[in-house]
Amino acid sequence: MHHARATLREHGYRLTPQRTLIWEVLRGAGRHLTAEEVAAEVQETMPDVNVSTVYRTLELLVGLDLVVETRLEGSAGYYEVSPEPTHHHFVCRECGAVEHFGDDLLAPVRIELAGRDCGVDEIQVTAYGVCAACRAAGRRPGASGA
Amino acid sequence: MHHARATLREHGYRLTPQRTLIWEVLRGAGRHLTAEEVAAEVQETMPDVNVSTVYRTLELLVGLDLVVETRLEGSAGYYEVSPEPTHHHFVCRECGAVEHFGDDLLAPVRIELAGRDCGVDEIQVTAYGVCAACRAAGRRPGASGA
DNA sequence: GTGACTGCAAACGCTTTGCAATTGA
DNA sequence: TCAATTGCAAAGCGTTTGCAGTCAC
Repeated sequence: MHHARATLREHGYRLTPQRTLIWEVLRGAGRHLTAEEVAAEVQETMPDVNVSTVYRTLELLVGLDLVVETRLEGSAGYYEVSPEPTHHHFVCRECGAVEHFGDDLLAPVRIELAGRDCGVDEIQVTAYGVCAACRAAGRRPGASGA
Repeated sequence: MHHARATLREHGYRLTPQRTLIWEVLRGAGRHLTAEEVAAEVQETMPDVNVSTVYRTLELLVGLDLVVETRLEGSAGYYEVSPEPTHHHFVCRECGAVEHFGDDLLAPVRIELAGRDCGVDEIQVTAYGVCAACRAAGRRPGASGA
């Protein structure tokens, strides 16, 4: 639900049950999912939904800025409902948790590149390390510094 | 040449012509290459070198910290000789040119995450846009701002 | 000589595509 | 109605793997 239905209609796209379900899975997840994870969850409700439909729908939603795609470490792409402000990810190497941090922290990078006459239109950032919880649990004793 | 030969020997790996050539291609490139690009260039000298050998060698060199692997936008991995200081990439969407910028620009990100007790050990950053040359050439007239 | 290494070919995981059947508007 | 959308199956890309032959040591 939310603005997805409206946005799809506005752009003349059809509101199919598959698209609705895919969108709801993404909304409900509250975290980013791979296309295959989305497919698996969708198939719990509609077993016949094909992965290709999932990929096509994700591509569509990304194009409409309803969903953002991120390529983390491995080769698989991750998808999540577009958060209002642009943000980036911190991924815990221990538990896989993902945190967000603001795009404003990249101001120095933008300034530097602007100074070189580079027209930046996107900056992808992913930080890796051990999250506070895992550090507290002593899952990586020595990892304090950068 | 450089320290690659020495490092390989130190670790008990054999010095094969394929490995030497792959290393030299990477050194000579002066920029990052995909595995397939490395293979193509290697094959100009040794036509029978297989991609799998290239992949295995790159993996080996990465493990020895002689080469760094970066995953940019698409799904393909990029490889380059380990540069001394940590740096990040700006990729031109028009001509594909890649520029580097310093890790020090990410200080605010590190400070923010440190404040959250996240033990960051790596930050991957890639900026996309149109480089100065392409902008000067008018290859993207309207693209001035972010 | 011998095990590390190679080339080959086949398989892999993730993603995209062509096409006929279906279905929302 | 009828084009947009789907499911299916097959191909695509980048990458990895098993294996038998080879080559650096």
